[in-house]
Amino acid sequence: MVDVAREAGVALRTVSRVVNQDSTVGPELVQRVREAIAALGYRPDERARHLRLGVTGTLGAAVRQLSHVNPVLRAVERAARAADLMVLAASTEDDENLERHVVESMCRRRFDGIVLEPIGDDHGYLVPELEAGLSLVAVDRPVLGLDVDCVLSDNRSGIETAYRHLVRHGHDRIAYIGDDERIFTAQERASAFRACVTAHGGLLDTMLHTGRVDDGRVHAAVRAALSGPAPATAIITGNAQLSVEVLRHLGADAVDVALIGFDDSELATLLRPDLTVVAQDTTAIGTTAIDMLRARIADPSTEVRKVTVPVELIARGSGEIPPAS
Amino acid sequence: MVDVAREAGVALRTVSRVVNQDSTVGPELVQRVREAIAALGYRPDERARHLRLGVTGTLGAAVRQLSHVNPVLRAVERAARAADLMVLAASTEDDENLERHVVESMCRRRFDGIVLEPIGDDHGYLVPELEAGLSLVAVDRPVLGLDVDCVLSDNRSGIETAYRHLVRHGHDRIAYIGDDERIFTAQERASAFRACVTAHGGLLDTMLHTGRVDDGRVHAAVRAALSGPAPATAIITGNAQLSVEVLRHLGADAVDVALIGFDDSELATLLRPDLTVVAQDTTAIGTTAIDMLRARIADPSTEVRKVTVPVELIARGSGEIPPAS
DNA sequence: ACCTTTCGAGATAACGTTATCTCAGCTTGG
DNA sequence: CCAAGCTGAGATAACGTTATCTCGAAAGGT
Repeated sequence: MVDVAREAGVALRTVSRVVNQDSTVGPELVQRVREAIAALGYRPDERARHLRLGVTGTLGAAVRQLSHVNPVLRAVERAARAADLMVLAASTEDDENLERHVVESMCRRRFDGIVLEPIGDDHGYLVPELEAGLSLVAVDRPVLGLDVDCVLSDNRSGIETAYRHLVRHGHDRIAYIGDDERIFTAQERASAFRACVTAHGGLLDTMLHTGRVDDGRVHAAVRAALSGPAPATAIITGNAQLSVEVLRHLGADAVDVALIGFDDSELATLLRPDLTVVAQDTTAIGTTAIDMLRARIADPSTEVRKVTVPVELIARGSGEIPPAS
Repeated sequence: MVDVAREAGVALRTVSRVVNQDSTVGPELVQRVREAIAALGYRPDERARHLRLGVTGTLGAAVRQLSHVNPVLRAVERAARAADLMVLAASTEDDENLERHVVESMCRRRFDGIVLEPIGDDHGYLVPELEAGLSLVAVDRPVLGLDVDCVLSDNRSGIETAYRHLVRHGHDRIAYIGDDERIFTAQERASAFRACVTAHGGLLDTMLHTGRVDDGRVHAAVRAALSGPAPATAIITGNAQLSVEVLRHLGADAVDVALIGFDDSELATLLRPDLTVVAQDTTAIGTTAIDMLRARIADPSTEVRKVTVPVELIARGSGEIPPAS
């Protein structure tokens, strides 16, 4: 920049003015500076700019796996772009230590705010950052033990809706195959399922199967649910990955067992019958997260909000299969 | 930092030494500085650090869609992490203007290097950046017109392998349904297919269908390929998305038509029969990209390399269906 | 006892920006 | 015709780090 100033024969400050489109520079000088910039191949350095300005115009997104389908992240990117903010994302790989490393890196880089899919239940490392003014919004899961903005899906009502839908189609013995209950969403969904069964006067017995997603476990769960004296006639799955696994193990039986999957996915319409799902409103989640983050950045004293976004049941066929006589 | 120094009663430089684990600080001072850091909630500012150091220890990844399945990105993140580099990723949404915006932002932030999935064919905006020392590696597609490091899959041999595989299983009339040939990989794959048909003495006729992925077009292509006096008995698809679409339109016929899909995917083993695919070695692509990028960062005069990574045919059933008698 | 080496720690000057203050040269109105 | 206001542009001081140089004191060798 100092070279550009020398080349153009102006003061350093004037180059800065030209670069920032300040109107108080005469057209002749603007021209000279422009030429000098082109001649010297000057490229502004945002590090220095951000350092001086205090803000970076950058949001961080720490998600479980960048390279997985994540429609919320897409909405986050779009909403941020609309607000002229750059989103830079990194994976936490479902690893608490990596999450901490990623988030702390973003803090040291002084990102203006962070969108986080929190992992595990100890987020103590966030406390000093929050005290120092970090703007953070949790997505999909809350930050346990900390009073932090968050945007969640209405997991409970998703399960309830699915359950009622199956009951309305004549099912009485409905099984649930879910993820490891140490995961917040899995816990919420399983607990909602328990409440449904109890309210409906049924027995949990062989109807509830949760745990780590693992080929053998899913297979065993499907078998257990469909066998015995009172086999299930319908299954609800706890997430998209489990829908896939359950379908894999159902095999040809898929046409006889009603199935509702949590989470919509591309393959839902590839199957026969198409998969009935409880779909999250990922666009709403993403845009809400950015709105909340921007509000907090603008005014750190904004009171903490916990937003729950409704889910929607999309009937496509698999959830409307009647119980085998 | 100056506050910490005052609090601890030491010089600024000494705080810096403690933060950077410099061994030339007495244990007593280290202790005092540590306490001051904790008391004041000091958090180092990487912007200033990077400004002073010149490097940022950060790589950018500009990919088409963060929120899509992208195993190459996963490998890139892992390889970078192993080298103690942080990867920050952003989507280009298949939009040339957005690509430019994202890449230029990363340049202004002085990322040490960028992994790019290039879009379109005018990358002139990169020239001044490269001249100014930008380290860049293109992945999946080359940067047309510019001599830049890149890592590509062996698209041609993937198609050839699939073609030969089908011939070996008795097929004679093999159709190809591919993506828009304005996309580099789609062009390469379609062109390889043309060469296969010609070499095999067949007619392209109703056998080659390329264009934008669109419901109607794919449907029409499938119909055209399977009808007429000499219908295809096997289909090769140009990418994972097309495999899905083609399967959707094949419907119940899927058991009668041999199918080989380009790109492996989760649902390949969900179908019956399981999908035979040409799988890219995404791990090799990602790690190679990072290796090349690191080499270029270390020595910008390294000569430009264009690496082609082999692909592998994974037979799972759908590609071994014999031609209908 | 004196010179040299080693070591711990401080002072100062960058890195590349922008905000603030200053000032010279105009215009403008009474 | 002059004071007051405006306007374009320069000088200087930050922003928060780290590299370099310097210096005093302690340790070691003759």
